[in-house]
Amino acid sequence: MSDNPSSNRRRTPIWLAIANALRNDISEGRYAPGDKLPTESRLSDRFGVNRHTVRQALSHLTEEGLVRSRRGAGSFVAATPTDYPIGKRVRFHQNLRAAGRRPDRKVLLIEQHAASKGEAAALNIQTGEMLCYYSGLSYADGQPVALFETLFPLTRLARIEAALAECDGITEALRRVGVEDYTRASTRLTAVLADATQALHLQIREGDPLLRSTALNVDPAGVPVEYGRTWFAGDRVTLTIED
Amino acid sequence: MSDNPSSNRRRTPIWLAIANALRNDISEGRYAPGDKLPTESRLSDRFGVNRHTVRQALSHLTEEGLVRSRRGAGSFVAATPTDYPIGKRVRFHQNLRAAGRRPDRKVLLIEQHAASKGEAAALNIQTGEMLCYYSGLSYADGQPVALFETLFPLTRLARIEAALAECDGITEALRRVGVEDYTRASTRLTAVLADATQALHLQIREGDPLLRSTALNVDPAGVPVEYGRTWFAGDRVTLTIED
DNA sequence: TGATAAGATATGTCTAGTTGTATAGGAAAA
DNA sequence: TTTTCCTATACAACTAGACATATCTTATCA
Repeated sequence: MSDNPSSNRRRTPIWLAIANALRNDISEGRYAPGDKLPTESRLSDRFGVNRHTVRQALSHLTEEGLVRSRRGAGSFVAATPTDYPIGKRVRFHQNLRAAGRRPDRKVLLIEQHAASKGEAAALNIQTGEMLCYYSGLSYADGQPVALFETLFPLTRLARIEAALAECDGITEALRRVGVEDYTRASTRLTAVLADATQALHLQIREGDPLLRSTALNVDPAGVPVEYGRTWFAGDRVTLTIED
Repeated sequence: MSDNPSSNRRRTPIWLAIANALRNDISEGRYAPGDKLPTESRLSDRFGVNRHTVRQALSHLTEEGLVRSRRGAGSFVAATPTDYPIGKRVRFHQNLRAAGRRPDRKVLLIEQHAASKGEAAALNIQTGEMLCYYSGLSYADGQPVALFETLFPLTRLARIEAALAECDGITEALRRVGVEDYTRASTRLTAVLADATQALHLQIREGDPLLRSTALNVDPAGVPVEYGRTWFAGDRVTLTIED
C-alpha cells in the first residue's frame, strides 16, 4: 500500500504488491469472475515493471485459485469452486442452478456397444446386452468442471440414445424414457492424476489432481438405470457428502 | 532455481494429446479407413481448442500416413498407402474406388507409330504394324501415384485412339472398342530410380525410388490387347500380389 | 433428365496477439 | 561471496480472425 517501488527500504517484494493490488481489484468487483484481465504486457506497463514480475504476481494468484490463464488467450478471474453435494439424489444441473451458477454440458460421444463382463456386473445385466455409452463435459459458468462417461442399459431404456442427444441433462433424458425418479445407490471416490486427454478437456494441466467418482443410479424399484464415472477437476469443485 | 516445485511435470503439448486421442479413435475403429473425420471446426469445439491446434494434430497424423485431407472436402482416415492388388484383373480406377480413394488420370500423349521389333514381339504381331501409344499419369485423391506408357495394336483395336481420348480409363476405352473383358497375362517388376522427367511428373525428387511394372493384358481369347509399363511412386503405393 | 449456377462447407494460408519457458545478467541484501 | 529479486531478450505454443480456394449440395432452368 504505502510501499514505493523505488524505495530501497522495500518490505514487500514488487510482485507481491502487484498481486495484492490485483486481488484487491478482483474483490472489489473491478474484475468479475470470468472476466479477462489485461494482458501481461499491459499490466507490466501499468505497474511499470518487467513482464516477468507481473507473471510472478499472476502465478501467485493462480496458486491461490483466484486467476486462471490460458496460453494464447489471456488470464481470467476464476470462478469460485463449485460445491457439489453427493447424497441420495445427485442432479448436476439442479445443484448448480441452486448454487446460483450457470450449468452447461457438452456431448463428446454417444454410441452403443455390448456390455463387458465388468459392466454387466455393475448394472446387474447379462454380459453382451447392449449398452448406451455417453461421455461429455459438465460446465459451471462456462468453466469445465467435470468429465463423465456413463452407461445406460438399452434393454431397460430403449430410447435413451435419442433422448440423451436431444435433452439438456441426464435427469431430463431419463424422464423422457419413463424414469420419473432415480436415486444414488452407491458412490465410490478416489483421487487420480489427469492424463493428457483429460487435462485437455478440463483445461487443466497433465498431472493435476482429479477426483474420480464411480456411481450407480437406480430407479425407485431398485433397478439400475445408470452406471458411470466422473472426473472432477480437483480445484474447481468441492464434494459434500450428505446423509 | 526451483521456483515452482509442481511445474516440473512434463506436459504433453495440446496438439500431441489431440493427435493421440484421434489415433486412438481410429485404432479402436471409431473411424474406419476411408471414413470422414469431423471437420476441423467440430474437432476444435470437441477439444476446446483453436482450429490451428487441431490442424497441427491432423498434420501430424497426415505425416504418419494415418490421415489424408482434401481442401474443401474434409479429412479422411487413410486406407493405407494405396494398396494396389496385382492379379488376373488389374483395374486402376476400380481398385482405388474400392479403397475409398478418388482416382483420376491425366493424358500426356496419344499417338500412332509403327511397331518396333521388341514391341511386336511383346504383342505377338508383325514388326511395322501400327500401334497406338498412350502415356499419362494416374492420381489418387489428387496425388500423382503412377506414370504409365502403354501400347495398343491398331489392327486389333482400330478405334482405340478416339476411345482413349474420351473415356476415363483403359477398361472403359477397351470396352468401347469391343473388348468386354481382359486379363493380366504377365507382370514383371523391378525397382529403378526416377529420372528428371519422371520426378517432375510424379512430383517427387530425381533419384527417388520407383517401382516399374511391365505388363501384358490379353482378351478372353488370349490375344494381346495392351502392353505397357508403369512407374509407381515408391512411397505412395504398395503392390499386393494376388493368385 | 441433365446441365449449370449459386450458396454453403471445408481446408489452406496468412497476420497478429498472448501466455509459457529458457537463458543471461545486474543490483541490492544476507 | 552468495542469494534473492528484478530486468532483458528470444523463442515456442496457442489463440483469434480474416481471407483464399477447393469441394459438395441444392435449386433452377432448359
